[in-house]
Amino acid sequence: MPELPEVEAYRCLAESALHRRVVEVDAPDEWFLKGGLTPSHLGAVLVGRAFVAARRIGKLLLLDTDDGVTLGLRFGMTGRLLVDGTAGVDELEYSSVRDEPAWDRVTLRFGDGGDLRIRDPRRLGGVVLAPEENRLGVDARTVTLGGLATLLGASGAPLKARLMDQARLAGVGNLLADETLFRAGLDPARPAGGLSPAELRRLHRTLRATVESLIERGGSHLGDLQAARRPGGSCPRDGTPLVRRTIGGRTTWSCPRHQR
DNA sequence: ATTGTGGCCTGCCCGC
DNA sequence: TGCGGGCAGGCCACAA
Repeated sequence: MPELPEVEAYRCLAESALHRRVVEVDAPDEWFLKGGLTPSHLGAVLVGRAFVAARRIGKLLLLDTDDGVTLGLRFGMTGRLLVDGTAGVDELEYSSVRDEPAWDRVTLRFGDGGDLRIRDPRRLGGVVLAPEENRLGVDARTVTLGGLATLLGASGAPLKARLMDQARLAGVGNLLADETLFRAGLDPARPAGGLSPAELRRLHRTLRATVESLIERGGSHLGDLQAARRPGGSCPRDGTPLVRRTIGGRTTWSCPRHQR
């Protein structure tokens, strides 16, 4: 699903939509527009304008117009971004690669004949005007050791739940969390504030490396743990049968031997 | 404030 | 072969 690595790929793709005049807005699914936004308002804001920057905070894609307005794009679990018919990522775990126009929730057409589309079969994403960027925590790609220590704090919440708390650390979803903790050798259920200084450094180093690695591979579902995240799966590192639990409200797979 | 839970959305997969 | 139930998880509302 779109976590930080996918949305970063979408952001790169969105750069090819910069400096092109929007001539038409098609938003047939009003549910997909959030915060009271209507199709006519979206059209009034965007038609005649061009985007000048494509930014990303966590899983939120931000498109700034030459008018000073910012469009926020969320992709939920199954949303894809297409520019001129090219997708930002090849495939998406739990979604579909079918070419189904009915799944295009928002389409922006440019004066040169191309377009930018959000295709989301399950409608879990959304588009918002002027998103509250300060509601998101520090981006997981650039978080510092000190920043990580602060956001984990002295919390007794499960480590994994804290890492997925978008208001504290932006960009980490279920698959990225499982992969990072697998690589760091840390039990997802550990109290977030209970890490030793050495474990904290290891988590920070591993998080940063895992984010870069999955951006490079092209998706959060391309981690070392992914193939084993299923019933009967064994740890790729030591062969121990993986344990499946619900932590932070999400299905969690971990190795009971080397994740402590 | 913090933490946990349930519901929303719907394509897909499995078993009958 | 068709059908129904369960599953996936990002996000938000809500409760304790």
